[in-house]
Amino acid sequence: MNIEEAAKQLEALGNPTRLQVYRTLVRAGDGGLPVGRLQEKIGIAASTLSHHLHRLILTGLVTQERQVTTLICRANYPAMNSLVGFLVDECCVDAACTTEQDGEAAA
Amino acid sequence: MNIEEAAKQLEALGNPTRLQVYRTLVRAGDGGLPVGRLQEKIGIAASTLSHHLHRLILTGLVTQERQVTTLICRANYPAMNSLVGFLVDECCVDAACTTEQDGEAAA
DNA sequence: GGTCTATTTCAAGGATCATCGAAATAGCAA
DNA sequence: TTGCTATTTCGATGATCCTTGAAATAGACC
Repeated sequence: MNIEEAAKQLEALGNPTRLQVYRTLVRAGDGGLPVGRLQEKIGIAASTLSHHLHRLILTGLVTQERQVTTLICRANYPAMNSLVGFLVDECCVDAACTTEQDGEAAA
Repeated sequence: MNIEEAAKQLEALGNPTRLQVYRTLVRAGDGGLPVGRLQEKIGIAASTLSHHLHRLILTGLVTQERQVTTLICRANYPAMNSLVGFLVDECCVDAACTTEQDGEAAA
């Protein structure tokens, strides 16, 4: 994971619509979600969703698998794990396990 | 932490220059770094750095403290911790503690 | 082949961003 | 006051992004 790749992934997640797409997929779990279902849930134009999905896929944060007539989208957990690893690299690795507000551990 | 705030912070980190600024501050640790030193290390125009610094500060990822003649910048570890918490929320919380590939038991 | 559904690509608009040099500000020193 | 250092604000330019509807593609079914 280099800085360019990390920035690309962070930028991909830095758009509210894409972040919502990504979180929806995260919530969907291993089963994933078809593109059409995502569109219903989020309520944006299909072309807009396709565009954002493309960016998420390019950065490796989301994967797609073709089923009979639909494309199933899934969050790529290892990729995000790697990104989080890069973020906490060399600073507050131990604090990374405390997702609560106890901001004392790292400082 | 709502989705809008998280997206703002992710977008802030999603620019290679800003990510480099942020990581440099992370590496600097508690002592922080003056703006001028940051500029030397990164090699961009002072106005550009100021602009990026402003965005990082607005999102809460970086703090500034005035010393005699210089401004000391510091990475805000709790803020990033909170962002990471949001990212791993409801999906792979245990995996968040294993930034390596080995499936260590999540404490 | 023809049709239907699901999804992507195309083209375009308006908005935002990244970067820079020049000028302005703030604080200290002489 | 004048000068010096450190940093920010201003103004501008070129690039990129977000969003959409319309058109095109891919696959399944009759």
